[in-house]
Amino acid sequence: MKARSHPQDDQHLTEQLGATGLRLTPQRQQVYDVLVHKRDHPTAEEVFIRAKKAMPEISHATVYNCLDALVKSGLARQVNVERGATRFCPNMVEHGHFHCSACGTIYDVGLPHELPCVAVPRGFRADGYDVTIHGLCADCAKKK
Amino acid sequence: MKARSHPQDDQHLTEQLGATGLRLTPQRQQVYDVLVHKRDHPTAEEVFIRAKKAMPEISHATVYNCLDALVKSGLARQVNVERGATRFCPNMVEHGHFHCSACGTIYDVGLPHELPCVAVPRGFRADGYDVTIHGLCADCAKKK
DNA sequence: GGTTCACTTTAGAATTATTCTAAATCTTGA
DNA sequence: TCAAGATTTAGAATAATTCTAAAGTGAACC
Repeated sequence: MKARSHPQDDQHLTEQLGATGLRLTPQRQQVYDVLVHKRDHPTAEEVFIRAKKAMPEISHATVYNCLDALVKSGLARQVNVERGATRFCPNMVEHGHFHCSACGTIYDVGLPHELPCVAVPRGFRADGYDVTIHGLCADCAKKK
Repeated sequence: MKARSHPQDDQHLTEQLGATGLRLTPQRQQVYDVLVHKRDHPTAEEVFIRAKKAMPEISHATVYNCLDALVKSGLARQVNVERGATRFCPNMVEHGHFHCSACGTIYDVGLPHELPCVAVPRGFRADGYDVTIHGLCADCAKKK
């Protein structure tokens, strides 16, 4: 089975990027494929390494550019849970992140459907939110 | 009015640090004073610059060490809202953060008292959580 | 009241993460 | 076909953080 995405996925990418005034390029496709293929919240560096396997000429700056393009067009989320490299996540369904402070793994966790609305100050405009839970994953909790 | 903290504050710091097996040192006190004095979620670099005014010999590594010590002992929170430098916050009352994507300012926002509990996978142990809202602050929303 | 030991701090080097730059390439529409 | 704008590239530059080894500090113990 090839890692290439299906035509309808391409179309989705094209549409989402297009709505932001961006094009679908082979590099952006590739970076997206990497994210979707292994959903382990890789850093930009990790995406770079993985993307290089299929596209050896891709550059560092391009990976950052592609990731930014995907995030801007709503095809991926940027995840900042701790100091150090930012991570990326192609799961656009509403969810939060659980960060294991022992092994560093990040897990997607569901959020209750009816989140209580947080009162933002008057005049502020909220576009989205992130929820991160810190703790120990099952494996690490057991080892303690 | 001097920026020195009051005796009972010192005691609080001593206790909290002590409970984590750490000492209250002049540097940790100073870094804490910086955080409390201007609650604008400074980066480690900004804390370094401010701390240097009162304590010119303080080093970069010490500021990171002190910030880590404060975070570990529950005297400050580490705030990661975007790519780039981590920020710090001495407000330990439960609250979330509003990040203005235009000017970058971070505001503390209250959270509803009864947060719906998020179901973490079986065996996971949650220690705490962060909520970040992204959007535009009142000033930036107006300018648009 | 001196010694020891663990904890801290320091300067600066090293490493890691991200952004910038300028030139080359590609796409699209006139 | 051409021009304009978008994109990619390599590599340099910058920013953020961590590491290292040596020196300083202070409480506890003899």
